[in-house]
Amino acid sequence: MAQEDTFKKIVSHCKEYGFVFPSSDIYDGLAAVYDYGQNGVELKNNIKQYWWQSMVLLHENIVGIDSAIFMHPTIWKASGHVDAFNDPLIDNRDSKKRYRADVLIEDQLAKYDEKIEKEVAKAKKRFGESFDEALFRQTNPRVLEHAQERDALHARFEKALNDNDLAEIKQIILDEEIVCPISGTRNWTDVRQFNLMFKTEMGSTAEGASTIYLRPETAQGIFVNYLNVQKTGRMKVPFGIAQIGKAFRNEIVARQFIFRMREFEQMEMQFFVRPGTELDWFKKWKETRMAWHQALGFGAENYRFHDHEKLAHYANAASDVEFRMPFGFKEVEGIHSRTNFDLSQHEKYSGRSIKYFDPEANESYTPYVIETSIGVDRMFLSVMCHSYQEEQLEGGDTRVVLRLPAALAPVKLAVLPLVKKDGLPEKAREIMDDLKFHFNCKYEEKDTIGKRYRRMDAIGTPYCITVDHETLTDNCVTLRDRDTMEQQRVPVGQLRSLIEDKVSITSLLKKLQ
RNA sequence: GCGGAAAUAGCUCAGUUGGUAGAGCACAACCUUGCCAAGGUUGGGGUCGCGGGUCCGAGUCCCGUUUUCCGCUCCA
Repeated sequence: MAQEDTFKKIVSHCKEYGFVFPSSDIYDGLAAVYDYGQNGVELKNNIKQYWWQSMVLLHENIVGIDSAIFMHPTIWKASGHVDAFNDPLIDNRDSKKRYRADVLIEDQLAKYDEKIEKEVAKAKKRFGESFDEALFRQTNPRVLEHAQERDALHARFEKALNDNDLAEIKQIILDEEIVCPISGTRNWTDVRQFNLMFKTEMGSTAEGASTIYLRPETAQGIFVNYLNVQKTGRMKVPFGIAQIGKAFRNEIVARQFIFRMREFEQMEMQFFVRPGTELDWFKKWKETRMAWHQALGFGAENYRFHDHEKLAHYANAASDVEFRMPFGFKEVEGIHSRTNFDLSQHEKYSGRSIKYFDPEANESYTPYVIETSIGVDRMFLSVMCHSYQEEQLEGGDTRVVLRLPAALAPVKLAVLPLVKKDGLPEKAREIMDDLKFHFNCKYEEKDTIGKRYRRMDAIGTPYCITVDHETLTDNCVTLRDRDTMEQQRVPVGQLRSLIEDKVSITSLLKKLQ
């Protein structure tokens, strides 16, 4: 596929031009871990800055925190991660498909219910209007038999789950004669458990050490600090807490370059609202977040919402912002209405009251939470995918150009002496020494001017200035635009104001107003 | 994790039935040119992913392993 080829090219471009390297490259790499290179780190920092400023600078009622990666282990019991991230998995040897063993059994339970409904429907059809459905359900022998089978299975299943008895779960699957929907066979492997949270030990001696987890999401760091921030910042509901940080998931399969990594970075904002108002805020945040994405100018047609039908246990509404990647529309950000699940869980497990007294409503409550959670690395990937372009030029030439939004570009301006003699390098250095305080500049004197332009195109540098012999007398330089390749003559003194406007994060933020 | 494919210089690749490692681009230095990638000269760089085996001899054949890509699964 042409699009897969494009994706491969983007991946090699990322490596070749210092954006993303495989981790531990000289040791053959480490699966699904990547490092950001000299240009990647700049782009990534700019993305984070754009997000942070859009949250914290533009909203008076949103503040930031930076919580530790290590947290009290009970937090992950309260959040549900200890349970939910321990999926029992089973493979069918014939179809080579993997299933969640608990889901297979739940489907089997549903089949008993289907059988009952079938009996009811049949009876309804036969007896017509005089049919007493409730009575039928309570007395019909076939219905009762199915119900009994279902309840017995349910009880056995619950017990196996509680005992964490993987052999018993497999035995249930065998006893129930559950077949693989693909192969239709019962050739199952053993049930195995995968813990998606990374574990480590805290405490330097083996005896005194306790197991702690590397956080699988940054959100909990916000929830457990909610009261600290609310009190010390004198925050009034509705208010939000933003955080950018690393999270870790021991994914069974992590692939698609930096789209799914075992170590990744999140930008999360938890917005605390009065119960009952959460769905209005959910809607508002969906709009706000979509506007943030679209301000990058990648075209509205490349974004869509994907509203969840199946909701997680903690949510009462959820929607993803999806972006058109070369491998299809993919989730970049999630917006979730998390109810008061997290806060009340922490109330329960910590034994502390974290209720908020609302002076306006004159009542106290556990706030509801709207979460916006965006993967920095996915955002990075979507920016790279959209910006990478191979362009046909007049005369049959092609050029590779990264049309990054100028505010995100790693290097804003290249300062190039036309030749490296006759005092041009010295003049170029002089200009650079002034501008380098205002934005990231790069000085290059090697190779022909055309070649240097192309190198700058490849890393997405929006502007190049060229110092030529005339510069020495008229103090003007050639300013070359990355996208149009057009050049204009500009006095050195005007460079800063001309460029700074276009390359600052502020220029993006202003579009959000 | 399971199945399939692949791994040779920074990149893209060649390397014959097993006989001691090659090209182009890139890189460095110098000369030349001077506003959109291709001039000249010289030079650096590979124990052929890693480990074992067969063989007089392995980049090449066999086994194992690691990593990557493609499916299954999950999610930010």
